[in-house]
Amino acid sequence: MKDKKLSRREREKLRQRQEMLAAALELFSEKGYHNVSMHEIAERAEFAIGTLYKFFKNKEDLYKSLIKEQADRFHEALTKALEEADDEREKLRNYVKAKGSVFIENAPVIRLYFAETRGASFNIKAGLDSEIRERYERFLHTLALVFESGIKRKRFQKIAEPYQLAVALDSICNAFLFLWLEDPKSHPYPEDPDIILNILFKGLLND
Amino acid sequence: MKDKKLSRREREKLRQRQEMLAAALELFSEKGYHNVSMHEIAERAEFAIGTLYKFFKNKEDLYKSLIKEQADRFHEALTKALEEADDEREKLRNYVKAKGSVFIENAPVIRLYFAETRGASFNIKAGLDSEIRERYERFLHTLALVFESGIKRKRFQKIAEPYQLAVALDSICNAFLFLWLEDPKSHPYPEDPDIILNILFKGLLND
Amino acid sequence: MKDKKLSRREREKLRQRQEMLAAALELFSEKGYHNVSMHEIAERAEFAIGTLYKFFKNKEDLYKSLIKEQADRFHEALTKALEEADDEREKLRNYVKAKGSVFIENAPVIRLYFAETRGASFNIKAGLDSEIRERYERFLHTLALVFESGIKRKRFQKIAEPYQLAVALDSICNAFLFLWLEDPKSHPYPEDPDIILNILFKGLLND
Amino acid sequence: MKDKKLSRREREKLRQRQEMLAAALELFSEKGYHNVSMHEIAERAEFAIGTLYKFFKNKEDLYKSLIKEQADRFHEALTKALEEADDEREKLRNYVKAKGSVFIENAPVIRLYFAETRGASFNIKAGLDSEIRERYERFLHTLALVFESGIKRKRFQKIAEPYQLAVALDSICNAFLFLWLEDPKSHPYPEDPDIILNILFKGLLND
DNA sequence: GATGAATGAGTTTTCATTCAT
DNA sequence: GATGAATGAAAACTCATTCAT
Repeated sequence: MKDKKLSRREREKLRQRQEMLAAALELFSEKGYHNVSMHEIAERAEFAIGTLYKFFKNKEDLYKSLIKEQADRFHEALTKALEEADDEREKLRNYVKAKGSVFIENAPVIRLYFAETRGASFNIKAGLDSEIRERYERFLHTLALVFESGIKRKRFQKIAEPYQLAVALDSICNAFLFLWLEDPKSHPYPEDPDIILNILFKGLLND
Repeated sequence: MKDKKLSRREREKLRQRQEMLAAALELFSEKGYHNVSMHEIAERAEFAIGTLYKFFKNKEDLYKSLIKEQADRFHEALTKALEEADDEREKLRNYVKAKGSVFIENAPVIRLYFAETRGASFNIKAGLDSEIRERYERFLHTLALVFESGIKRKRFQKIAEPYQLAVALDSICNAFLFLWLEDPKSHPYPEDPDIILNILFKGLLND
Repeated sequence: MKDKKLSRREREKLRQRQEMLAAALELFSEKGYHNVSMHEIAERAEFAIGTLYKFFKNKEDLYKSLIKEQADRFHEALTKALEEADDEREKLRNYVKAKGSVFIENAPVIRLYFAETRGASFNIKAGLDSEIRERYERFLHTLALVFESGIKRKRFQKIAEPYQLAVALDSICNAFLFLWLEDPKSHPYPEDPDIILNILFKGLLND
Repeated sequence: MKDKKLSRREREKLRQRQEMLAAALELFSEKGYHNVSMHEIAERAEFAIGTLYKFFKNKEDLYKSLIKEQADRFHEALTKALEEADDEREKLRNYVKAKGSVFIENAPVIRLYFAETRGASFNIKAGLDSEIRERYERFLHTLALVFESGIKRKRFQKIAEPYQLAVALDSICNAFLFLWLEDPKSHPYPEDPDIILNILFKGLLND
């Protein structure tokens, strides 16, 4: 509702901000935080350097804003995926599919995102990540609730703690996405979510 | 064999090199590649800056050497773990245990290692990682062979491609190690490797 | 006369100008020329930056106008003090009193004023001060005339050239004002002008 | 003694430092702190900018060192002048002469020095001056002791507090030096110190 | 006429790397 | 062979000024 009430001026500002963030995203994913200069970002975005500093108080602020915005979008999409089914198994299927499509659509950000959630955020002094990490943590707990509910309702066996299962599933998805990222042709992200889920669902052991 | 033939001079050189790498490792893990200067490394290692450049042609070379050396140690230990049993399940147990102990003993490097294998190596221009990645890839194939053999020998069900299973197992271990890294107390890495392996071994589904 | 003929428009303009100068004065005395930005001045004066530039063609012009205006007020008050008595000694008493009260009432400007008349006007490129200095020089000559007249009328001994005496008296007043500026409590500016004048009037030597 | 024990390396360093300070002094006195860039100083001193930063941790540090060094030299010379006579009047004569010669020999610094002791040190954030001011204050007290002793020994009349007399004498000297600074030809600093001292010594009044 | 968004030259500072001693 | 002083390119950031609305 209120989003519509933006004045032309405000809409213009928002558009500029998006252009700056887009340019920064491109450059950061290409070269990494420390190998991109503010001048480069300004140039790519086709703004003067001073204008960049009108929108973001410094380089770190720009980076933070970028990461936070993307993380928000991802978590929103994934959380929504978990809500769009009643059946726990279906929720997980939705999640695996959503994770794939969201990430594949946003390939350039993935590396940045991983650098901040898991992996080493050496890009930036410190403390930046805490907010992102926390958000990620919260999502893992939401995912764990699906496993917990499935176990309570006797649909799943309790082969591990729900949180551990959430971590396991998420990390497997990430791993597949990395394979895809590095070589999309020989390692496509599975269309059928069950290919991933079966790693958890079907026991490996023949007994 | 030939390793033993090092002259005193050569042994001394090697020792110096190790000291430099150790100092660099400490600093890089504390502050990240871009927040560490060559001067700092030289000072911590108690060598002159010029001497550092006698051993490594530039900062990137130093970093690469460091990461490569550590990655070698890790992969050696993990590969050895896979060889120290005949039974496939036992191999995997060894692997999960070895991964845990090696990483936990080398906590400071883990972040750097992850940044380079999985995750985003933005630290360095580009191309650095290719060698490390390749080495990692090779290891995953070795791990995959264990699954393949287990499947061929009908000990494991083929719930996914062996390579995918390798990726899945490794990523779950990584995920558990991250949890431990962030909060060792509430997320200890399981003593019993079956806790991790069961996620693959026991199917989740009740049917 | 012609001052009264200002149209409402003109009076309004003058008021705005005064507000801008007042804001600038506050900021310059607080932080010094180079540590104050035009934006800051505009903000404090509650005008848009563009409006500021309608009134003053650049930062230096604003500063010059400010200093000139204040210097005018000071010199006017001091010149008037010299005129308000017939007796030379009384003139000097008036001057010492006026200098004290004018400066103390305008404490914030004093430092700026000193920086420009005596002391180092490093604030601004160069040449700014010439006008101010000249005005100050003119005043010193006016003050020297009082000494000259006193000497001619045999009221004063000619212990030095009139101009030198003027310089001496003025510098002693300044010195006392500095003492007061730095620590008003332990160094009050003397109520009784003779305390300062006696330094010239009574010879120090016992003979 | 120990000054002689400087190694060639140390002497070389000291010489470089002096060259840098000399270049900085020239530029600061020509254009003022804020109108001089570190690049300019480096260029004038014929060093690379990085070398400048090896000697001074930042621009402010360079400025402080410069001012402090000069202030030290001045105060040393003036204090020594006060010690080189037993008779109070002779001490003051020495002081007036020393002040003249020291300042005239160091004309370029005078403005900077005044800016920091009396006058408006807006050049630098804050706190810089406190040290210089304190040193100046100490000197004034030393000068006041001469007046005090002269008064106690009945050589001087107590026409004002000793500290006030010190302030007065110093400010008169400063004023004469300013006249000289602005126009050396028409306002030479008096060869004969009594010309200045008589302003205090001989009473102005004919009675 | 007033506004304030946009500009970009210019500033301080860091640090990888070289090379004379 | 080791040293560390010297280098200078390049980075982040500021702010006086302009000009389209």
